[in-house]
Amino acid sequence: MHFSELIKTIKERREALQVTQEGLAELSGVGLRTLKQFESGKGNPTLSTLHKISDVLGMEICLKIKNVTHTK
Amino acid sequence: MHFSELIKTIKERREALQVTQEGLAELSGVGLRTLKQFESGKGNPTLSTLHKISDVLGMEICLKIKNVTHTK
DNA sequence: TAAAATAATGCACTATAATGCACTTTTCAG
DNA sequence: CTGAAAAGTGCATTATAGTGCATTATTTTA
Repeated sequence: MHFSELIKTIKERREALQVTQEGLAELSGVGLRTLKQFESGKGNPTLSTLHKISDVLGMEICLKIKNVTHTK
Repeated sequence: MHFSELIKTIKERREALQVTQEGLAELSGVGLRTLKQFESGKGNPTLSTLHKISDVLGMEICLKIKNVTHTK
């Protein structure tokens, strides 16, 4: 999952849950500025920050083996 | 996936591939000190750092919706 | 389309991740 | 055991993430 996809996923999930950036910031304990930077594609969040955000959105970070075969 | 699980996954994958921390550090472009800190459970890596590491190990970071039901 | 709500951005400061180096500890083959 | 390789840690420095505040731009809605 590319960085931009991660962002997109988070953003879409937030919107699907009808939460504003401000709301998510408060719920997750992440600074609003930080969240904005993240969602606007700037910045390079720490795992902790990403975790706080995903957590509130009911999501979790995982690692999976990349699919090397061209099964598309 | 908890933080410790992420670490465990990375570490096991690295060992499965028979790469040393030093080797992985070089291949990924992440400082050895950083990698050591990460694997020893200290530190809070940036997404960029985690990405570089997972990438070399043939893994990718992803976000998935948490399973809320108690299906254990 | 004006007002209100939401999102983006510049500035400045603090906290901490990333890093190298030297040294200690642990692991493991012989 | 013993020595060498691999892993972990303390210290110091640099780079940058996290943050708040004020301001501007966008989007939404009445």
